[in-house]
Amino acid sequence: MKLMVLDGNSIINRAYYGIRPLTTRDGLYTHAVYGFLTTLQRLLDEEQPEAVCVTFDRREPTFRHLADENYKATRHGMPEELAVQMPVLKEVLDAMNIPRYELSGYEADDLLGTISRKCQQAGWECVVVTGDKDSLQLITERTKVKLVSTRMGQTTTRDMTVAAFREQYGFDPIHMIDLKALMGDSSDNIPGVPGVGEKTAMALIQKYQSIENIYERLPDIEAKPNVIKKLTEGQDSARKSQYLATIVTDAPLEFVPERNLRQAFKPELYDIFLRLEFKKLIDKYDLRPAEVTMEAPEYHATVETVMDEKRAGELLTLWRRAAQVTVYALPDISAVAVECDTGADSSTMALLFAHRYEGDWNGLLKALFAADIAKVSHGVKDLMRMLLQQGIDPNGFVFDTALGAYLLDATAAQYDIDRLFISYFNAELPQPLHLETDAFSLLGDTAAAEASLCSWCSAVSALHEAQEPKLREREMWELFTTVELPLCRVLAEMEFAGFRCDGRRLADFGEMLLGTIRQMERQIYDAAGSEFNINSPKQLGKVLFEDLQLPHGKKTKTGWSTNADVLEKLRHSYPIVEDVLTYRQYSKLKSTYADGLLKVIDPDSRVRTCFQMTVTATGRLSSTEPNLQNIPTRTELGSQMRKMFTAEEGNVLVDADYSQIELRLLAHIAGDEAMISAFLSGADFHTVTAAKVFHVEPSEVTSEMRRRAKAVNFGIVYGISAFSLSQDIGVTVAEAKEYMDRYFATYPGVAQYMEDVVAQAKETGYVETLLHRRRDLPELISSNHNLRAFGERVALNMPIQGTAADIIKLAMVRVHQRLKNEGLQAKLIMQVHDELIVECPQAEQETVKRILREEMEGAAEVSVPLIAEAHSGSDWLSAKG
DNA sequence: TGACTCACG
DNA sequence: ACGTACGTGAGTCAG
Repeated sequence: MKLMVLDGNSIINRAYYGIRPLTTRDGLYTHAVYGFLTTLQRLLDEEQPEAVCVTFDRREPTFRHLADENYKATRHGMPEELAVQMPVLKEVLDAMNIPRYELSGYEADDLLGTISRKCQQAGWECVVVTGDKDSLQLITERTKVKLVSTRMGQTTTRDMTVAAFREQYGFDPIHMIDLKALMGDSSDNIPGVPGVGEKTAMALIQKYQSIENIYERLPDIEAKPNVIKKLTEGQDSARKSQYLATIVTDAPLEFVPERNLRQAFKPELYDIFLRLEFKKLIDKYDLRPAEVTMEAPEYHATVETVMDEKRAGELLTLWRRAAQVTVYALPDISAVAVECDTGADSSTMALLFAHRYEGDWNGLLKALFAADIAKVSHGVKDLMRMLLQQGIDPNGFVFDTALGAYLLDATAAQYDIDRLFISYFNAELPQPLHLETDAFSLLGDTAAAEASLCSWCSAVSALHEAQEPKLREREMWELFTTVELPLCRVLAEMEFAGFRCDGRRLADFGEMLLGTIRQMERQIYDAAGSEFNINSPKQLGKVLFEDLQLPHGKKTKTGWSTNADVLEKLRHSYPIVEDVLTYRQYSKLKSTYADGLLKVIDPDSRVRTCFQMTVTATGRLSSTEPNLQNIPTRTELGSQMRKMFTAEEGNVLVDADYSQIELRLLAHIAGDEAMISAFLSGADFHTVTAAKVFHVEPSEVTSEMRRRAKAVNFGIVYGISAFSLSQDIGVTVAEAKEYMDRYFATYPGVAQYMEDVVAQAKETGYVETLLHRRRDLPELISSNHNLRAFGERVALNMPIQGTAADIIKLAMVRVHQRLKNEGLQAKLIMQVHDELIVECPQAEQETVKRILREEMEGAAEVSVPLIAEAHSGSDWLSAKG
């Protein structure tokens, strides 16, 4: 067992001076606390101790100082800005359930010493963390000192073990006391031997180890005569200094190592971090407001393992009659727990194991996942996909606790059952032993694994009970039941279907790219006069901006910025930059797309992405392994990649996308009359905007005017600033500002909306979409200007992007249903935010086009028409139309 | 692991 | 005075 004890004063001091000041909106300094916590976290990660605690100094003089008539308080008092953070840190530690120790009359050192010895006596290992070298005397075989130092914002630690100490100092750690007794220490008011400094003292201790040894042989020791003279005269002072330099290891401190074992955080921690505006830490620790906390429902379940079809049949009947059951399945569905409420605070827990069931396992699953059993589960889409793979038609899901948690808080880092359980109920679930690969083998602890399986199933049911009322309260129930939940089936089928991808052509394309990459490499090395790694921004920056002295742009943290914005400005003047850009483009295509996709093509020539339903803060989907939502299209070369994505022989792809859905929704949400009529007129919206902003007739709008108007339109949706707009379209900031002013004059409703939505978000702490999808915005109360400005832009953007996400999700559910109702073979296979792709037999293509248009356009009734356009083709590029 | 870069809507 | 557009995921480098 290992305990880590931190010298609270020392660490917070270092954090205070090592980190740039930071305050909350109310002007409370917080950086020392923040720095302390990041250091603490790093140390915990590094050492992984079972127990942890912190010591603090009382500021009064200690008893040894009082005994010392020469004592003067030379230690300057701490600055006010640090002093105010001490009680805050203590409050934080209490909320983190980390014990802290202070004792009047004793310094932090003494407490460290006492704690480390008590650990040792209890047979524990001890790690002492401090920035103070005095503590090095505490080092033993079982006690290590981690010396912390902070330089230029970087905190580094050095592990001092007995061996490390000996190597550095040339004697044993305990003789630090003797060293200090000779050389003294003004900051600790230890006089030492007058006239003996660090060098002399070091040499003496290295040779003779201790004061005792030195004075025993005093006349004969090897030293200069005047050193011997000083030692003789200073003997009393040396003895007294030795006493002063010795850290107390038997302070009257009640200390039991076991009482410092690490524990879950208290729910108050969220409120404290919120007050301190430690949003990052809230995310990192996945903290939730204390108010959500409630008692985890007690559960009294009778547990049984279902072995045969007779018993399974009885249970299936019971489950069909129940309002709903909770299903918790292993990812491969080799084991399933089913909890069923039997009223009066009790339930039955049935465990189904593929390898132990004597009947027809697949038949059992088919019955369980039929529509006549209402099921609550966690991660329904993934479960459905797995069932589809096993030839089972998954139906009857009525709740998903992963989706519930996501709708209630879209910005959490993760939605694991165990973390949710902690944040909802402030209680820990047992280790997920049932997820260990060999938990159910003969070697595993079967009973414990089964117990954790039951607990996790029961936790899902508890989460459901907590979430459903909240969703209803927040008017999210409709979003949940008509969009998110039905979408699980749609996505599961899309993932299962996959997208055909031509590996042969992909490989050829990769070969072609490689040829150009090699050629660019040669040209770049020639021009640079040396070979280097072009993929390394650091090396590239050095070559371009130092060796070749090209005019440089911005700097990043680590060196010169070499991104496309910077290089683009230089491309026409410097052939090497042109080549670097070409190199970048080709190697991106090769590594991410050509090579990347080749690795994930299934044997049936299809790639199967995973759509993530609980990732984005706005409600969009995301796509991973592989990401099929960022296949190139913007450049001629890149768009070749889309030719590799094809329909099966005899089939076609139908691709439909919404036309400017976000701008249309902005018109609707802002209720801007001019913008609404622009969309109602059916004319090209960017052109209309350009005409209005530049005060010309639509027919006189040049392509440059349209381009700029388009940039402003997009910028508005993102919460534009004049600076960024000017960067984007290459005009001066003043001009950009002029455009924006005219834009707001043209569409005053938009300007009003921007004000209103931010004001309301500041009041309520969140923004929401038309279907009441919500995003919390703690950033809006930040004292940090940038963070607050960010929050404001998000407040503008999320309702628009999020409503678009709501609508296309609804459209997907409708399209899926319609294709099924009409008995078509057509399958939805992709979604790219405002675009849907269906694969179908050639004969169905016109029908499918119509269905896509109708269901997409009809997914929502808003004050402007929603327009979707559909095209078909044999591959993705040609189907884009 | 974080920073950088770049692909998409 | 300050930094500078919303939302994503993947590959690469370097400490």
